[in-house]
Amino acid sequence: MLTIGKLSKTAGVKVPTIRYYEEIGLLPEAERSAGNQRLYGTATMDRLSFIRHARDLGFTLEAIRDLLSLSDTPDQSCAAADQIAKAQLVAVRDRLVRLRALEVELERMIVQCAQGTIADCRVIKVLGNHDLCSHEHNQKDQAVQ
Amino acid sequence: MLTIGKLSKTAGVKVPTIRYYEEIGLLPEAERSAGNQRLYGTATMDRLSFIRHARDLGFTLEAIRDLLSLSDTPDQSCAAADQIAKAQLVAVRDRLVRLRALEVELERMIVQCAQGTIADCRVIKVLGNHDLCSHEHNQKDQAVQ
DNA sequence: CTTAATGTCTCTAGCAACTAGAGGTTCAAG
DNA sequence: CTTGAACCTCTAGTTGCTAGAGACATTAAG
Repeated sequence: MLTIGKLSKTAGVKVPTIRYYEEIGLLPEAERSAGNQRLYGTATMDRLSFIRHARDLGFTLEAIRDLLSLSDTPDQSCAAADQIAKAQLVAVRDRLVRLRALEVELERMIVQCAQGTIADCRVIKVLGNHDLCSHEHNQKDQAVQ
Repeated sequence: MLTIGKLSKTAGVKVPTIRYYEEIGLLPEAERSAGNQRLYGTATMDRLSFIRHARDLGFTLEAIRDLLSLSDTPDQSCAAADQIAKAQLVAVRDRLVRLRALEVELERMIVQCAQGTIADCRVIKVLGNHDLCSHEHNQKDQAVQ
């Protein structure tokens, strides 16, 4: 049986985050020692690794909750899991497109900065005037995280 | 003079967001009409467009606050603005690298999904077992937004 | 001139996904 | 037996907004 600290180290998830996952029901309530400390077995370890890995891949906790409930009922078709992963891929590609556009524009801003005073600083100018930025990032777009 | 609604439409920033920016001091306190409604001139319009554009480029509100205070004192060197933009570029590139890795892994997961049952679903398996994922996304990495 | 619809006001609370801190208890090593 | 690390619960804070309640302002139509 692992204490929360050991589990934290092994899974690469911080201690308060583990407690948080328990609180929101992503992890089951842990067994407790005589002194009320949480104890974990390999099942929770696996579940936590799953969560960790999915978080690395950018899945939201909600999506992870769905994936976990799917994996708890292994007899059904995996179409739903596939669907979640595909939606995630679409989101990732969308962010990629936008980030590449940002990269290009930031490069342009920086390269053209003449190292003069703020008064003719390209960075400030481009931010202040959308027309100066040759790139097509729609003003209606949301910021890319 | 524009009402907050017109400003919102023109700048592409939602009404509550404008009030929020005022609250946190990114925008100055607005003039008021006889009936206590906010009124804006072109100066605030420009400032809001600046903020909007910088948010599009992924700058945090803190970075934007710095950029704005720089642009308020146009006589100094633009090195600081350049610095902020460069840091932003580094962050963007970092996110790009991680997102590309995620894209590759998600593609692999999905392609290999045999449309069978959950029991042999590639998506679930890869998430549950880090060794199955041929890609090098360090378990210590943070999730990419 | 009145009425209705829309716009605006303030205020509080909520979202994701944690993180930080206070103040107290338990455990393992020496 | 003591010390110090690890653990407990609880509350509050983070970022960048968004949603809703209940009240007042403004505008367009009849």
